[in-house]
Amino acid sequence: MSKPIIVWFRQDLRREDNPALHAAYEQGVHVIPVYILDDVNSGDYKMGGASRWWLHQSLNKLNDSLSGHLSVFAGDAADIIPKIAKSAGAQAVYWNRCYEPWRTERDKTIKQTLKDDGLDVKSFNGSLLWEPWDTHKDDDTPYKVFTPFYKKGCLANNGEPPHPISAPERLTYGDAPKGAVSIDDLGLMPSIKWYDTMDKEWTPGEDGAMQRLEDFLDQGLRGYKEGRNFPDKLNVSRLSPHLHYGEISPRTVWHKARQVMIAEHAETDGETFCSELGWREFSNNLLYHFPTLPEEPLQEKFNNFEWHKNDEALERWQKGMTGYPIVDAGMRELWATGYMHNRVRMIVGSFLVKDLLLHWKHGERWFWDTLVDADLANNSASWQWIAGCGADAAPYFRIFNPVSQGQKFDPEGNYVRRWVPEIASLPDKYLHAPWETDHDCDYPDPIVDHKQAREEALALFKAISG
DNA sequence: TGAAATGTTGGGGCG
DNA sequence: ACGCCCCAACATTTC
Repeated sequence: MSKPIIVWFRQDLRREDNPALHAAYEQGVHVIPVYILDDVNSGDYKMGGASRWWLHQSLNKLNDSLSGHLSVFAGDAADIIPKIAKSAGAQAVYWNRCYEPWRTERDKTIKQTLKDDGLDVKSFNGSLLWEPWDTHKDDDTPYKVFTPFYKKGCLANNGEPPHPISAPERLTYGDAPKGAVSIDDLGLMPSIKWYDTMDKEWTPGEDGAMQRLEDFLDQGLRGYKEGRNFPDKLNVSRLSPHLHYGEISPRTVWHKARQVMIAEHAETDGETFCSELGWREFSNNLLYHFPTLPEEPLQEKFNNFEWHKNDEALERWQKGMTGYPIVDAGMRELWATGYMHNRVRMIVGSFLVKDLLLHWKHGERWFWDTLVDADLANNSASWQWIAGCGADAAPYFRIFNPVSQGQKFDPEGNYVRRWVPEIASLPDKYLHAPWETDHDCDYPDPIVDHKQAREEALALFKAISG
């Protein structure tokens, strides 16, 4: 019998459109599916609490779909992979690429070690529509502005992304390598039971991801362009955690969305939705070409910016106790569900960096720990974007007004009333500015005066914008 | 993928 | 009828 192939699962926890798994299957040999929780190499970017909760569910689903043959390990992948490859007598190790700097560095080492050991190593594109090295300007430098990146760099130069490939029909499995642990042993589930709401809100895993996509295309694609801005509407896909863990591939999302778009003559909505996948590509591109993106402002002039230090204000922001209903609603949605509507992410982000003048890293850190869709590329690129120090960033003077944003995008107050119940009985008129009424609510006074905070921010940001 | 300040226009009330 | 004022509505500029 010929030697088995190890398929190393990472952020591609699915069978459909999984190039590494498919390639191993096509070799017609035994497959050994492996997952490694690597908290050794990930530095400051070890998965946060919410991400771990999600991963626990997702690994169980993947293990089920592999008939219980997923072998799980914890530790330094650079030690574990060569060791199990040897003990299993494997001929090859296949995986789908990840793009976080700590991973690319680690994987490079592993690839070399395996090759030195005489193994075949192949990596594939399972997570992006186009590879970061295939999109660059005519002068070979990476794009830093979204629109030309997407239109020219991606669509015009590379064309439509490839169609998804099917799941392997019948896999045969090699023996589990020694030293594997159970998924429970990874200790991914929180010790305090805080995840009741999350359980109700989400269905991690490949089936849940596909169902979510179909529900969205059915109920949310029509009207997406406008409706996606309203946090109480069903016009957002909520696919981000599924995409992050690779429970569904972006190629599948892209092509299914386009099918529906064409069938229903929803061109504008479909294109807008696909361009959101484009933003995901853009973030990954930035992270790949600028590996310090999570740490350092992309625009150097921000190195001199004097962010405030205020632990109490940070805590009030984190807990959703700023006294601005739309901000607090978002922060509480995040805490309860591991997710926040994108429009509201922009509002709370602007509030942290421009109203409170706190460093965007505080926002990045908090989101990293609390989001189920925490993704290094998206999270870093987006925080730099809202802070104004990133690529194609919001100009320094773009400061969201939390009252008018609330009135504009949550006019009926359904979203705020759901997450900030203590002011639910206020009339619509005062819901986004409760300090303007005498009604007695057990709700904090505004942490800052927005008008005043705005002027202070304008002065500070202007000073470095030279 | 803002918002506020400032400028312009035009209808209507009024003497 | 006419000029004047007010102000909403819209446009432009500024941060």
